[in-house]
Amino acid sequence: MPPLLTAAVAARSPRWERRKEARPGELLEAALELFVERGFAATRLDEVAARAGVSKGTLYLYYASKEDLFKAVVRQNIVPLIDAFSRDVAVSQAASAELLRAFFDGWWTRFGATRLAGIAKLVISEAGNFPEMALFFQQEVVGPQSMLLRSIVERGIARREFRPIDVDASVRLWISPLVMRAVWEQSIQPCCPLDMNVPIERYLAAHVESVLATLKMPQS
Amino acid sequence: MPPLLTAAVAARSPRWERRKEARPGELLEAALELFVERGFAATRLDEVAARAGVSKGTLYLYYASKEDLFKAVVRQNIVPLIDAFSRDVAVSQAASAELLRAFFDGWWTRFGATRLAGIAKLVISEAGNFPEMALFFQQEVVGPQSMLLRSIVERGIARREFRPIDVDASVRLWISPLVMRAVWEQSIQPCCPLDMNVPIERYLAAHVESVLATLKMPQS
Amino acid sequence: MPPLLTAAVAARSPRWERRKEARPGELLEAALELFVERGFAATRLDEVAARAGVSKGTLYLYYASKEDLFKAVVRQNIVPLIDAFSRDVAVSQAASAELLRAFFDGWWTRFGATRLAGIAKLVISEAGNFPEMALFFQQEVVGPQSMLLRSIVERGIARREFRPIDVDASVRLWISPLVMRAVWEQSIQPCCPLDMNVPIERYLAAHVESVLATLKMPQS
Amino acid sequence: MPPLLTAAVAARSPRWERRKEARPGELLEAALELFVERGFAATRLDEVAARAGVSKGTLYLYYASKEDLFKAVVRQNIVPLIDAFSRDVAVSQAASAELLRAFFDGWWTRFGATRLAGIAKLVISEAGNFPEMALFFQQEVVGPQSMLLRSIVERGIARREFRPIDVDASVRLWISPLVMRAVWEQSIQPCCPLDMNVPIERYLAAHVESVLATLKMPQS
DNA sequence: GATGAATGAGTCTTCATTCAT
DNA sequence: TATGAATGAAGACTCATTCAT
Repeated sequence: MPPLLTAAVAARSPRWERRKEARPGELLEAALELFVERGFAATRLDEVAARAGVSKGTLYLYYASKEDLFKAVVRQNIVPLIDAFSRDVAVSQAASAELLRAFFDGWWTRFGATRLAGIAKLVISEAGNFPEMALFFQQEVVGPQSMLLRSIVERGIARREFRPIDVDASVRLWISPLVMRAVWEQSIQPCCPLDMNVPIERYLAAHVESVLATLKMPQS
Repeated sequence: MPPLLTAAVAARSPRWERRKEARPGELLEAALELFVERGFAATRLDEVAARAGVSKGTLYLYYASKEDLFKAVVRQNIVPLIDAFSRDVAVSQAASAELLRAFFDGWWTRFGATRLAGIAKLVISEAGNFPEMALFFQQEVVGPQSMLLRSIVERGIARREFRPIDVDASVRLWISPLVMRAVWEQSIQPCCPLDMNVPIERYLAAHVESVLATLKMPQS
Repeated sequence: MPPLLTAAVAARSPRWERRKEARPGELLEAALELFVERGFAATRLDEVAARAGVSKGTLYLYYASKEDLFKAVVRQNIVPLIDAFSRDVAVSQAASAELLRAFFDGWWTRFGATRLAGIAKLVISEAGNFPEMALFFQQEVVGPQSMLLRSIVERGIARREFRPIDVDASVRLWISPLVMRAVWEQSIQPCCPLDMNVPIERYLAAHVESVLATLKMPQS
Repeated sequence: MPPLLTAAVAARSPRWERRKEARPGELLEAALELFVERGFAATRLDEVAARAGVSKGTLYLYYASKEDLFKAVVRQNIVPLIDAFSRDVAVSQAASAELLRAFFDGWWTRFGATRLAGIAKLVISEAGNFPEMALFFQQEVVGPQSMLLRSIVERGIARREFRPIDVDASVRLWISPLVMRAVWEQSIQPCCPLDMNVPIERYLAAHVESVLATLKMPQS
C-alpha cells in the first residue's frame, strides 16, 4: 500500500474526528461573539450557525433551543475562570501592597482583557430576561473575586500593613472600575472612535495608587 | 334621581379619551421601563401601548417606528439632565474637597438614583445595535460629567488643595464606581435577593474617602 | 357699522355655504384622481381627504365607507355621460360617413380626453373586486355607445352608403382602438417618457380611414 | 394486517415535502392567478402560499418581498414570449396579406388566449404603482410586436401589395383591438354573464377584413 | 450525524373606521 | 357639521424550530 495514501487517510480521519469534537466549542465561540455584540434577542441562529461553519439544523444537534445555547455560552465561559486565580494569590508570601497590585493586574489580564469582559456585558444586558444567569454570574464570578480581594485587604489590615477601613464597601468599590472598564470596551467604546481613552496601564496604575493611598497607615 | 344611576354614569369611562398632550410622556414612560427591563428587541410594542393605556395604533401617531420610540426614550430622558448640574457645582466657593463630596453625592441623587440609571444600562446593552445612541450618550452625558469632575480636581490642584495626579486616568476611574453601581442596581441586583449590598451611603462615603486620600497633599 | 366688516361677513358666509355644497364633488374629484392613479386598495382615505382639503372624519359624513366612495366615484362620473351624445347623433341628417367621423371625433372629445378615460381604466382594473361596477359600466357606457355606433353603421347599410358587413363584430372592433388609446394614456403611457406616441389626430384619422375603407361599396 | 391500515399509512402525506425545484414555478403560477384576479394590493401572500400548497414562510425562501414576487411574475411570464413569434413571421415567403392574417391569428393564439392576457391587464392596472414594470412591458412586449406588424405592412407597401398609408398610426391602431379584447376577457367580460360577446373567430375575421380593405391598392 | 427546506407563531406596521369634542 | 385622536383588525415579514433526506 502506498505510504502516501496511508498518510492521507491517517491525516483526514483525525481531522474529521477533531472537527466533530470541536463543534460545540466552535458554536459557543460564534454564539458568544454575536450575543455580546447584539444581545440575545437580536442574535439570529442562522448567523451563529454560519459563523461556526455549520448549518442551522446542526446547531440543534448540540443545543436544544436558543435559550439553551445562551446558557451554555455563559456557563461554559464562566466555569473555567473560577479556578486558578484564587490559588495563585492565596499562596503568595509577598507584601499585601504587592498582592493588591498583582490582584488588579491579574484581574485585567485574566478577565478584563479576555472574553469574560464580553460575558459580563452580556449578563448585565440580559439579566432582565435571564435572572438565573445573573445570579449564577454573581455567585460564581463576582462573589469569589470579591472574596479574594477582601481576603487580601483583610490580610493587610491584620498584618498592620493597611489601616482599618470599611472593607465591605471598599471591596465592591474597588472592583467597579475594572468591571466598568471591561464593559465599556465591549459596548460604548467601539461607538466612539474619536474618544481617546486612557491606556489601560495608566488606568490600572492610577487605580492601584488610589487604593494604596486609601489604605496607607496614618503615620507611615 | 337614584344615586346609583348617577354613580354609574360618572363611572362609565369612555372607550377612549382624547389626551394629545399627555400621550407622548406616558408612552415614553412606559417604553423606558420596558426597554430597561427587557432590552430593545424583547420589548413588544403591544406591551408598551398597553402599559401606557392606549392601543397599539395610537403609539404610531406619536412615534413612527420602534427605533424612533427607542431614540426618543433615550434622548428625551437624557437631555433634561445635562443642564443644571454643572452650573451648581461650577459656581461654588467651597473647598475643593467639599466640592468633590458634593459632586459624588449630587451625581447619585440626580443620576444614579433616577431613571438615568436605567438609560445608562439600556445604552450599554444596545450599543451594538444603536451606535449613534451610544455616541450620543457618551457625548451628552459621560463627557460633560467627566469634564465637571476634571474641573474640580484641576481647581483643587491649582489651589494646592490637592496634590498633582494623573487627572485623565483618575477622572475616568472615579466615575466608574458610580456608573457601575447604578447599572448594577438595574440589572444584576434584582436577580440576587440574598445578596445584601452595601448601603449607598457607605458606598459613597468609602468612595469619597478613597478619592480624598489619593489627593491629599503629602505633608498635610 | 363699518361697511368693510359687512362686506367681509357677506363675502365669507356664501363661500362657506358654497363650500359645504361643494364638498361631495370635491371629494369625488380627489378620489377619482387617486383611484385612477393607484387603484382602489392602494388609495388611502387620508390622502383623498387631504387632497379635498377636509379631514378624514368629514369624508365619512358623505360616504359610509371606502367602497361606497369608490362606487360613488364611478357612478357619479358615468351617469352624466350617458345623455347628450346619442341625441346629437340621432337627429343628424348628414351622410353616414360624416356621421361616423363625427362619432369617433366626438367620442374622443367627450370621453377619451375626459375623466371617463380614467374611469374606464379604473373599472377594468378593479372589475375583479367590484363586479357590479364592471357590469354597470358595461351596461351604461359601453353598451349604449356600441348601440350608437351600430345604429350609424346600420343606417349607412340601409341607405346603401355602406356595404353590408358583420355589424356585431365590427362595432366592438371599432370601439376598441378608442378605449385602448384612452386606457393607455392613463396607465402605460406616463411610464414611457421616451415613447413618442402618434398624435391623436393622426390616430383618429387613420381609424376613420380604415373604417370607411372597410365599409366602401364595391363599385363606388 | 388490515388493508385499511396499509392504505392509511400509504395515504398519510407528510407534513411537508421537500421540492426545491418545483416551488418557484408553483408560486409564480399561484401568484399570477391572484394578481390578475384581484390586483397587487388586494392579493394576500397567505393565499398565494396556500394556493401553491406551501406555508407563508416558504414563499419568502424564494422571493424576498411581495414586490419581488410581483416583478418575478411579470418577468418570468413575459420573457419566454418575446422570442419565437418574430422569427416565424419574419422568414415567411407568403403574400403580405397572408402574413397579416397569420400575424393576427398568431397573436391571439400565442398571446391573447394565454396568460399574457392576464399579465397585460395586470400591468395596465398596476402601472401607477410599478412604473418600471409598465416600461418593461412596453419595451419587451408591445414594442417588439409593433415592430413586427410594422415590418409586415412596410414589406407589403414596398412590394406594391399594399397602398401607402400612415404606418405609425396604423400599427398602433391595429394592435389595439387585439389587446383590448384580451384585457376585456380578463376583466369586464366575466362580470357580464348576459353579454354574448362576438366569438373570437368572427372578431378576428372582421379585423383582418378591415385591415386588408384599408390596405387594398386603389384599382386592384 | 449533517443538511437546509419547510413551517407557523409572533411582531411590527398600516389604515379604514369610530367617536368624543 | 367638522375635526382628528384613537382604535383594532389585517397583512407583510421574521425567525426559532422541525424533519425528510
